[in-house]
Amino acid sequence: MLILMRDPTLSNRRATIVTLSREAGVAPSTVSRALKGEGRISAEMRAKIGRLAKELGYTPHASARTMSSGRSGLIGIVGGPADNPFYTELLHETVRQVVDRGMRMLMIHAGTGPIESRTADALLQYQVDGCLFSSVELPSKIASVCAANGVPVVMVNRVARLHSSAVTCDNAIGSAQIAELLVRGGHRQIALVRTSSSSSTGIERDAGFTRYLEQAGLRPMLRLDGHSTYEGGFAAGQHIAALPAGKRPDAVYAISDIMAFGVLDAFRLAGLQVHADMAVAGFDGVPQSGRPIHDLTTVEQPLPAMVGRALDLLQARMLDKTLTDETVSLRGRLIIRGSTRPVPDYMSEV
Amino acid sequence: MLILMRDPTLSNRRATIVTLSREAGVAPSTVSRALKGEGRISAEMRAKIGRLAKELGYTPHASARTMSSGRSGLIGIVGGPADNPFYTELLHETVRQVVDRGMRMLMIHAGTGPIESRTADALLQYQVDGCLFSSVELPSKIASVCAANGVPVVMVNRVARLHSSAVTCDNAIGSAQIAELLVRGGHRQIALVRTSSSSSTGIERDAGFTRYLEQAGLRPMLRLDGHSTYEGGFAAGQHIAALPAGKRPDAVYAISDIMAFGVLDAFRLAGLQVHADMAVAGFDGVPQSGRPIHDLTTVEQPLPAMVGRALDLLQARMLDKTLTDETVSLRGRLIIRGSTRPVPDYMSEV
DNA sequence: ATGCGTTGCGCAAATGTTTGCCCATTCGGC
DNA sequence: GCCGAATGGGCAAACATTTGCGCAACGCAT
Repeated sequence: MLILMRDPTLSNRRATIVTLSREAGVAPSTVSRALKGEGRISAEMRAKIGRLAKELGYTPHASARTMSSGRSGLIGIVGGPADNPFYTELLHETVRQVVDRGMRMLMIHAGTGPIESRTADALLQYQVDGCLFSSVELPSKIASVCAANGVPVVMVNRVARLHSSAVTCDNAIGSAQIAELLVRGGHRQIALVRTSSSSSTGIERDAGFTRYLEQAGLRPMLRLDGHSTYEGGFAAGQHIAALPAGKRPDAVYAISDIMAFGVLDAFRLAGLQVHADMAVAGFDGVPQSGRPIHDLTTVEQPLPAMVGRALDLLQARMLDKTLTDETVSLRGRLIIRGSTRPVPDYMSEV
Repeated sequence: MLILMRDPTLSNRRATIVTLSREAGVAPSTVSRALKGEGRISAEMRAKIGRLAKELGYTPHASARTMSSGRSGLIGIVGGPADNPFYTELLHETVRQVVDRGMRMLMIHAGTGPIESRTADALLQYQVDGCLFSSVELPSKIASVCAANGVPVVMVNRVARLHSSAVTCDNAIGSAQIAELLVRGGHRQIALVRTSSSSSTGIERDAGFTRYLEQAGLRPMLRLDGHSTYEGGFAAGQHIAALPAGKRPDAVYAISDIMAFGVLDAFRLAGLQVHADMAVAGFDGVPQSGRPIHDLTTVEQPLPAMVGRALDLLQARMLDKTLTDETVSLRGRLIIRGSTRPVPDYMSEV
């Protein structure tokens, strides 16, 4: 009777380090060290093992690595609301850079709404090496879980009080630049569309803008809450447009582009000419701000640099858990477009 | 000399199944079976172990589970371009539902651009249980990797030729509904803003629309390529607006909302009144289409249901690898708004 | 020839969970 | 009082990798 047996060397199971070690005639530990380029391995052996790995289509097994090393190569990320293009851009930039650095993203949560505890558990279950938060307030549950397990946390576009580093745009300076632009453009009746949420970003932009105005002997004639949404900005715009011409501002600063879009659209529907009757400025510099229909003056956040620095902070803290929290703020770039009146000569030279 | 020793029962290391087993006086295997609710375990023991797990803050170790069971609880996802809100909505809905089902998302790639092989490796390295693709053409590298390793693949909003199931909206019917609406609205000079990419979605919408027109004895007077982007739609809109009034269409169907927005904005900048001079319709039903500034007639894709069915297909194939590929198409919902002329009475009754 | 440092590699433990198989006890039916 | 089945749980292997330690061999200087 003929018994069919599989040649174990031709097994269709995926190649492991043990497979390679047998094939190369060395110990598994040698293969491990050879593949990761460290340890004292002769050049020939290293080359031989590398060749073998390619031939046999070896792929490291992330879970096994996680088990024995304690590092998963995973970073957890929590993204912002779907309707704000800034967070979409941020997410995409993050995907790119995380992958470029040889890590992977475990998507924990996205959008508004509370992060449930079962979602937070993912951080522990998958041994996430680090965590990137944008937008949401850092929930205390997550913060304590991360702190208790030595998982470094970096926030992007917001600073938190506890257990986390942060990378932001320099919101105060950016907002002051907008204020300067408006004031030098001759505007005196200025409305501010802000947000009442307690986010550091909103507060800084509000304060930076208001402070510049005060130093110029001015103050916002109107402060509206746009709730950080398009709809909020739209409502604010409707409110402003409905004011009698004498009491109407001649410039509006919305502290985020998404609200500025709402303001612009409300003005347009109300028949207000943005170029002529009214200046509008935003903050974030999302790609949509450059569309001809908006042509919005704004401060562009340096997204690639911000994500890069955030990952730098994260990786440094993965290697050295004792590093203290650090906050980095990067200067944004003022982009002057048609939504603010033509720039006086003395400013375009700067 | 006093030697400080840690009480091993008070160890600050995280609780494992072994910790629990010692505490409960049973074998680790019993704990494992008790916690997952299967196996023959007495009710008291199950309760006791459950209580203990809560007390000690036990969290399962995903990597260990992956190692021994071969299942990771991870699904890989590849998202679409950042500038199209449809894909952002899709991503967010997917995050919600995946988490609700007790799984996690490994973000493989997002946006346009090719998926490099090192990115595809994540599928193997992390033992992804299944894969969800949207937008991108399924790269053959990924397809073969998934096929070779028995990783089921489901595409959303696109069907692929090989190795994958799919969930889509019924693009042909939806487009025919748009066509019907336009024709019944009295439009005869109709332009189609389509996309020349070979995506099944684009082809179906194009074909469904054109076929209906043909059956009505009509044909699109103009076919433009909008490249599935806002900018492409905008350019198409400019082109149309620039036509002499006699040769200009009186209705435009853009096969995705993002292009329709471009068309609308181009018209607006050109001074064309959408209500009066021109009807415009889109497809996708992204939230932005309901904004007053656009007020766009469109076909809403049933996103929650689509994601739900996609995950159903995926999970079924995780359990039974022999299931054959399956394509599900769900009916969209026609949303009639102001961008098309007021509906005749006989249609509003339907 | 001795001592010492370095190079190159092997040994084996450890990581936490799952799962097939086995064993003891109990129970019900006859 | 016996048999078969059901119940409750234990044993141990297996999963793939990392890493501290050990050890032999070799080179080089004394």
